Amino acid sequence: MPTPRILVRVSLALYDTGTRTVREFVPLTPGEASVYYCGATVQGPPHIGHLRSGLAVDLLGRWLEHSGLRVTMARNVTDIDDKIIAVGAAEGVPWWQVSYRNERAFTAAYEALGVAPPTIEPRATGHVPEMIVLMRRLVESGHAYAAGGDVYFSVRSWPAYGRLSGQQVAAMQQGEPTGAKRDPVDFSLWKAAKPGEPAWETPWGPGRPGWHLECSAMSTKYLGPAFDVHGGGLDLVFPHHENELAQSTAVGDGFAQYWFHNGLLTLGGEKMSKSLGNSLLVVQLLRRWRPVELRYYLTSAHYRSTMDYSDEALDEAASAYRRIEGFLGRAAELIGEGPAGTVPAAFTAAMDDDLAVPQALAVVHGAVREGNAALAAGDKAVVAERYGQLRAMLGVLGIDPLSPPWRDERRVDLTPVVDALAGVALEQRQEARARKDYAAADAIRDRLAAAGIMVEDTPAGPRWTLGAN
RNA sequence: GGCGGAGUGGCCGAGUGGCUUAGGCAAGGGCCUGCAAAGCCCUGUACGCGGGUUCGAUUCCCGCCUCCGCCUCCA
Repeated sequence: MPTPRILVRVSLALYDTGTRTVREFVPLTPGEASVYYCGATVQGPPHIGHLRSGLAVDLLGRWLEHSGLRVTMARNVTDIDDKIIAVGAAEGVPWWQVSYRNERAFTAAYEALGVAPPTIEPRATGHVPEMIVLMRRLVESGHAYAAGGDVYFSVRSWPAYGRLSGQQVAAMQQGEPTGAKRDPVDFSLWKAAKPGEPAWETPWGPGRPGWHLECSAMSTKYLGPAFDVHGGGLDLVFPHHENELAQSTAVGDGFAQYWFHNGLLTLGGEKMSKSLGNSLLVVQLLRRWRPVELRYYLTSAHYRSTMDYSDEALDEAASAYRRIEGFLGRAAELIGEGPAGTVPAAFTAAMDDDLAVPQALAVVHGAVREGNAALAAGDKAVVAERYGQLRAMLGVLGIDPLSPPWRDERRVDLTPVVDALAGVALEQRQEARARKDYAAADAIRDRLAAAGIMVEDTPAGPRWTLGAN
């Protein structure tokens, strides 16, 4: 008896760079989704642009899962390239120390911002055999050639080249013809090792993988010859993704059905990148803002928009997020910490429309406003309803303050301890207020505030919260 | 030069041929409070410039200006 399959209707419309249109997402296998995302080339620690990109794919994965699909996500690590070798040489350490150190930094940053771990995170250096197979198929089919220890893809042998990026082969002959390349537009699949450089053996001689080849080899190894979504930053469309597409389709693989590209993060109007020297590292910002605030900020703009970073904008985002948290905290005090409910239809409609987070957040803030009004009116039923909806929506967006990893941000929960201590002071303050000794009452409040305990008076009596930052 | 994207109110940031033209932050006024804080209510009338199409354009078309990304490694 075959297992009955539960058919899931996905109503997501997704922008596809391949067709430059928003189109209905129809997975190759009903009920499942396969996503490959170009992760880090671990030549340095992650800056917030890297994380914005990681968060965009994380959001896609979360929404697909919320829609009922079983998602397989592969995110690669490029752990060998020219710069990695150069950094190692400059520091006098082996290249692999540089790779692994930065890989750990990326992992820590992803984890800090609540990016769900991928199903598989393959490293380039672990997949040389697969690359050799792919190169052999390309050489045998006449789309690649070995020359001087390098292996090149013959761009002119593949008429569809340029389809993804809109580049025309005739218009891009600008590079210097280097080395053994037959045509300046050809790109390398494999690079011959120079003396002293790391090398893996191949039928064409010792060397190391080219960047484009590894992604073709790894994506199809884990997701199959054809898979649903291939993601990455907009700066990867050409040449990286164009080259991947050429390599894989030239050997007959169906490859990616949708190309998902996130907009870049800029600083002062210029793209954030290590080579421009304007990188803001994740660890730097986390000294000043909580991880969930940074996540909220980086997610709040639409994933395809260019986003210009500023401290002020991050501050504003943090304020907005605290407003959401404030309601959830007050609501939980009134009705208890109930479970998440279901997301409102307007939220679903927004997310289904190419992951329109800005509109989705408008729904979130609407629920907060209504929830606050219900709180003021003492309408428990509405409070509970909005509370449940909010936790569901925030859960999808990965920013529910009452769910892991955020609720565990304070390693040890000292809430009961602080509550007891603050309670003593607050009793004295209430007594002072009762005898209208406001100077004494305010002095107690000020001292608590100085210790980071913010006191507010409510109809139900005083309550305290820990001050921000 | 080729390909692609963007210019929205004090700021961030969506979106649309007219309908109450998001949402947040900040600001002002009000309610609440002993005072605050938080919250709620109200206020702002914006779409780079010049034409055109239209009854009507921020939204469509043309031109221009400015900015950004890719074409070399880059999320």
